[in-house]
Amino acid sequence: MEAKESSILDAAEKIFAQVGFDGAKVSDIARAASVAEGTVYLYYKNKQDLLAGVVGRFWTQLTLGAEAAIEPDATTRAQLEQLGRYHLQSLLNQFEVVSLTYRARPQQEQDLDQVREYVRVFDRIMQRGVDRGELPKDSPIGQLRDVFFGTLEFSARTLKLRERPYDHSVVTNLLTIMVGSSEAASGASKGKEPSNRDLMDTLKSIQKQLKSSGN
Amino acid sequence: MEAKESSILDAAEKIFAQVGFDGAKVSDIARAASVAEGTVYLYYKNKQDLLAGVVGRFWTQLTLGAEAAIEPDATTRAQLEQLGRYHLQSLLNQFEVVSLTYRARPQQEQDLDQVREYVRVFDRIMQRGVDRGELPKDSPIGQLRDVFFGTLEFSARTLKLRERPYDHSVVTNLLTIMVGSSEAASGASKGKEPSNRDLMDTLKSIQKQLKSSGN
DNA sequence: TACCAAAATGATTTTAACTCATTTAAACTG
DNA sequence: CAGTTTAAATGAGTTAAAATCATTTTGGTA
Repeated sequence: MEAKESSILDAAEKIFAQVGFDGAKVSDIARAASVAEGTVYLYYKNKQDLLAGVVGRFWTQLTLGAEAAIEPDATTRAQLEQLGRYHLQSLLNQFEVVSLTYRARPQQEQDLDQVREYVRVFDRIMQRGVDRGELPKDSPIGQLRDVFFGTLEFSARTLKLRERPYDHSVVTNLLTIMVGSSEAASGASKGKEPSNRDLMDTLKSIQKQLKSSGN
Repeated sequence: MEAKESSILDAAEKIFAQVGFDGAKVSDIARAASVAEGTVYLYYKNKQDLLAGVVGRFWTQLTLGAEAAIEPDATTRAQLEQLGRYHLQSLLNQFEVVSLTYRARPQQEQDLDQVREYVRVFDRIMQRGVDRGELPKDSPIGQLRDVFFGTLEFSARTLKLRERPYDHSVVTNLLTIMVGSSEAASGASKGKEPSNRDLMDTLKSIQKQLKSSGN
């Protein structure tokens, strides 16, 4: 990508984030990018396409960040926690850009592909979990994906609305109901002697896996 | 509400659903409502406000429908299933209008209140569940609300994208992880501390399962 | 230096939201 | 019911911003 093109993208992202898509004038974006208005249209066929560029870059970077945030050798549960934490934090930190994604036409070739690639990070974690026996063999990955991303997106909106900062309990509670675990419910995980309840939860989790994969 | 006003709303909803908010011309909406263009601006101060009117009516009707869909004497679990089913079906049946809701400025006085009222239907069901002892006393209702609506919204999008019809398993799976069917992970963590005898019983059961599956 | 092609420019065109002077309808009054 | 007043409706005209495109500038090549 040419320097001028990414300078236009930078300016567009900044202005869109400041005043929203409708409030942004292409002439302002051009000025912020130190470029004539017509030049914007050499790189993006219209304002909507410019938005698609901003949003596309967001998804690409999100995917890269997610892959970096996940330890390859961690357990499935830990990886999901890493992804969940990263995802929620990204939604909160870049809330204005995230809001723009709603405006970029979905069911578009380019944009949809980039979302799919991001979502594949989740799918890979889950598939590995199933292959390793850490998750039931019949786990409905597609549906759990909607639970995962749907919950985190709504939680982010709720936190923003209430002007609350990142809250890790959102992620741990989500994982508790998704894959089940005692650790989140009891709060602390490191150092403390596990209770019988912790033991029982782990046993039941093992039992559940056996039921679904062993028969 | 005057007849003319709701005729304008009807026309706006129809045109917005057909060609989207940006694609819709106020002149077309006026024509569809058999009214002069200026008349639209007597009832709605601008195009955005007209959208807010359409979206506001959607939420109001959704709330009414939800309240009608829930049997007052059913169990918490059954009520959640009724609401979930109704919600998912509504999202799918009125997908174009739902898409418009993303465009109506959130953090707006009127619109946000109507969403809150809808969401209260869920909260009432949950609170009653807690009061009756059908749900743990410390249930994080606020977070579960995000799980519920977030998951259903993403599931609806996924179904639309894949051109699949309403699928009840989405709702039942969601409820299984949210409130547990019988002894799902979240359910196991509640109640009193298990004894060593409970642990031993579970271990023996697992041992038996292992033997029978020949691992 | 002269030439050419690609890149960039910004004045001009186009489009659609929004306004407002005028017209039409409704309500009231004696 | 004619006359008067007030409210509702109209649509031609105004305005603002997206998009275009004839012209200019830039950068590379011989």
